[in-house]
Amino acid sequence: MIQRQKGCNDIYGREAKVWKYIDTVIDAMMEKYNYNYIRTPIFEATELFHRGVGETTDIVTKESYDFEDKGGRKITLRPEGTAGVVRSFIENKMYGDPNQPVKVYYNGTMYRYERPQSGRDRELTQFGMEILGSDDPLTDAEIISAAVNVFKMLGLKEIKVNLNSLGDNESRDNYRKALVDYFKPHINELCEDCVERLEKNPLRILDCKVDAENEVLKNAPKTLDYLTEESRDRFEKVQEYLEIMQIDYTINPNIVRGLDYYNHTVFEIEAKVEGFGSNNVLGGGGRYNGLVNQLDGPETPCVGFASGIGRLVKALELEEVKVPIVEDIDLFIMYVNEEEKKYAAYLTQELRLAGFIVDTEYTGRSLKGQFKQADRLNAKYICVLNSEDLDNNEVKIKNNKTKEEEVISLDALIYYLDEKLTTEVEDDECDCGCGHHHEHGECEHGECKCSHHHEEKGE
RNA sequence: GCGUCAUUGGUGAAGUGGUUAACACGCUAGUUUGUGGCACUAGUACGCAAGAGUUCGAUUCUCUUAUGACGCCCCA
Repeated sequence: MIQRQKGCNDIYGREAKVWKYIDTVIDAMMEKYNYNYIRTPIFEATELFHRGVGETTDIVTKESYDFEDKGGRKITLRPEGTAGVVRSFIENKMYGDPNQPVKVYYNGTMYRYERPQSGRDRELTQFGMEILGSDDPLTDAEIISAAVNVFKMLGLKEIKVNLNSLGDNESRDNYRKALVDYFKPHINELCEDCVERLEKNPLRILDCKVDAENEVLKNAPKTLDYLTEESRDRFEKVQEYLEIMQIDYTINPNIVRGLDYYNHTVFEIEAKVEGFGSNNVLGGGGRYNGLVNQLDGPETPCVGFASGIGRLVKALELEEVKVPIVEDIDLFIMYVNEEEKKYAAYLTQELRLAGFIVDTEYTGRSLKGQFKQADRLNAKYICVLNSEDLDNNEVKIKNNKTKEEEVISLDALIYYLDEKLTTEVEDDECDCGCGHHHEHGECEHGECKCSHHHEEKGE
């Protein structure tokens, strides 16, 4: 048997519906923030990631899916979304668009050659957003608020925003130097990995798990102490805007982020759910003012965020968030003989075009088996075709909840179903107890007391 | 790249170096001459991830490979 590739997943059935639902929430929220959807290729020139993401990062050095195509081009499957968006921004000269800044979002698969574990796969789906062309601290706050609101709209409650600032290049360099100077004399007190990190990426020592309780680490210099005055002002403005937007956050000086291109604001959004495992960061992002220029575009300040959909799905599960997905059908059409079957074929076609969710029998089950199947599909109504009825131009239709059965004229069928099914929706109050009616459990009323989908409306 | 544990039918799983690999769910059919969801009965694995080895004999022991779960590095 041919198996799927390591670290890849087949998403289907109920889970696939959850994924689709998440996509619709993202689309809806991004529309409100006025971000445009952007699709860039899944593979790019290898050089893009080497220059963009950083030569020294693991993501490029050992986790990338590199290959050569038949034309000898060096290709890499994208490990993250920002580099492609920036390439596209430059190549399509979006910096020339009078409509600045450019606000875009993406949602697609990324590839990293690494060992799978909880919340980590080789093929992963990320959605992300970028604002290109503004250095305004308001955009930093907006990105964070957009991310938080997507999570909130999904129904997640246990999330935490960790915020930090790396400052401008000067601050960053100063800090890095101070950090190395500080750790050098204590090198023997650090774990093996940290010794290596001191050379490669000293900032990462700060979120070492082994040394987390180490006094040396606790007393290490903090990024914030090394910010230039300008960087500090900037960071304070970001915080001020977040407060105005009523976004809860925690300053966490240990957030450093993995990719080389970040400066100033960096943040991570964590799921605070029991049982999430070690990879509980739902998403993260920050400012990358140097990247566009580094990739041969004009100096362009940018800020962005990305989040793994797989982890969101997991968070929704662990928080037991009720996901509003349709799991029932309007009508199941049953038949026994060939003549009835033909009519079933006609009727399904007719009713589907009229807008109903209709299914029928395809495997030759007995009538009994068809009833079971109708239940499995959660059919609201069942239609049992009968040659005699059909000769009279009539059809039997049964409410699968109340078990009431009626014989109605074929001509009236669409009208009948329409009436029945709409009434039913109205009877179907949302489980939040707000007393209002809405399909898919999504309440549209601000005064609703339910915990789902509308925190941003002030409950 | 490193580590720990795992891999039995459509599903959940029990189990043993040796004739027919439990049990449950599911599924299909019948009891019920075209109206089910309960009940009863029957059927439902070319066989215990793949390959090699040890053995008179392996699903059960060893090794290799693959995949999965979790962790490390790193990272969303």
